[in-house]
Amino acid sequence: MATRLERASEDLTAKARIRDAALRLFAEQGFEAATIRAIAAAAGVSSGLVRHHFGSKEALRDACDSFALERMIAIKEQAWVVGRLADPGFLASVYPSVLEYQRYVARSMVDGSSASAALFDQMVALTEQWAVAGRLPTTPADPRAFAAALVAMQSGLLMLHDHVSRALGADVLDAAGQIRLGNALVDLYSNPLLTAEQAAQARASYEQVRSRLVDGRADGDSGNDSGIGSDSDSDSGIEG
Amino acid sequence: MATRLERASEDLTAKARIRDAALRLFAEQGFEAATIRAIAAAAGVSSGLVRHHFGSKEALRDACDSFALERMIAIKEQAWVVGRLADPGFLASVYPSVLEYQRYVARSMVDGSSASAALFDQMVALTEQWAVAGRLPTTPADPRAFAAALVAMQSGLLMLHDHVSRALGADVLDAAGQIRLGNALVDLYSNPLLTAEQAAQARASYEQVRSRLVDGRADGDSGNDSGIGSDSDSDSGIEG
DNA sequence: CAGTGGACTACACAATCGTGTAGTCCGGCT
DNA sequence: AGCCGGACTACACGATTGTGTAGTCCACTG
Repeated sequence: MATRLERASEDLTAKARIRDAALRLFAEQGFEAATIRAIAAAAGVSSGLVRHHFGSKEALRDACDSFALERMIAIKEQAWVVGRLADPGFLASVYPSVLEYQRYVARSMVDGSSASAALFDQMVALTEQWAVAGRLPTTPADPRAFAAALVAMQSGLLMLHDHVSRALGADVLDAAGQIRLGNALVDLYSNPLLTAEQAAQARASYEQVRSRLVDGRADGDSGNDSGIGSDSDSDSGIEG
Repeated sequence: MATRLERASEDLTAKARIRDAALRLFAEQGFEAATIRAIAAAAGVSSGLVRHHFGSKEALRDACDSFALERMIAIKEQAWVVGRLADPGFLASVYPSVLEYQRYVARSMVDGSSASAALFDQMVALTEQWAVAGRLPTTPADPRAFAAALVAMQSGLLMLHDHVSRALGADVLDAAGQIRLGNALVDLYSNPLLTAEQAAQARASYEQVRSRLVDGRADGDSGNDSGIGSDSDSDSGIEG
């Protein structure tokens, strides 16, 4: 199906238009907030047709998941944006449409789609094996944690793209803003944020907390801690 | 009010318990998915009491926003996590409860709270002025974009904390997982991801796209681009 | 002791959600 | 021509949502 037309935005199948509208509205408003009626209106069809083509709202989400996944697999094993940043011509070939799918996937990760969890793991595994492949200037000590952090952070960039755009005064999803953000990312990825001494100091701080943890107080308060309190901490801050 | 008790998780005022439950459920499920009845049940009160204390769901969200903001301002100008990472003793003094508020704020940013937008800008401004203050090994070329990207990425780490935890096999919100993630972040922040040549190559690639942009085709398709298509790209990937 | 105000609950209401159903339109097949 | 299946719509349904209202309980004050 949908083999007739390849591009041509309005001449798509109604089913494809519904899927595209769902992709966009799910990404923009979240799964709960995006109603079937709003999706149908955005696609220019009746709400009943959504059900006719996709059974239920959850099935529509699944269809969006697998479609976005399929479209992103086409840009295979690029380890999110990071790995391809150094590849000239990467931008022009990729970002026109795939970024939209990445945005959807990133948003669906916080909305708790089941497919997105598997996708996250897949991207982490991909990034991990990219991290240990020796293409990085320095191979991380904990590649899995490194990869998980990197994927989550990169997803945050997409999820908060409108906030980032507002802060920059340019839409980071179109070409102009993308270039500015991309350059900033190159800056961020090519220069360390911490000096070697700072890093060693931080690691020592963690080690100190860790040893205190395995020692005495297991401190097993699980989550619903007061929240009120913890005021009398040292507020000696950054300076000094 | 609520000056009686300071800690003591169950002996809190009902209003405080509602706020805490809302903070948690909003962060976990999102603003739309978290119902007033679920919040009331989590707080152990009736749903009507929520309205009695906070007027409306939006007002409850505002209360959560300002409360989380107030609690985070107490950890003033630490420029998100990054700036304090090098500060020994930072972990032990901060992360027990504040992380929950950061998690809420991060989630409210994708849910579109009005206060969270202002908070994002505030954190960007803070990070920006921290970036230009010379505390970094190398001052970024575009501090604003640098700061915006950093804040968004750090927020992504919080928003996807459960995915990160699943990938790591440890809850990154408790002490043990936090240490592992923290060390990975130190690794990520203290080592560049791109070599100088790769960075230069990427910058050249961006410049090439930029010059092609200002030249001819303004390419003003605004958003509802097909999405189907863009298939015949070069898939020459990472290697080489 | 009467009264008063706030914390708190039970219940009802309108709106909106996802879903179900009946029915219309139209192109392709025998 | 006859018809038959899928695309598509209009409309109705329970369920759930946020919200509104009436009323109970209790601590405190005169």
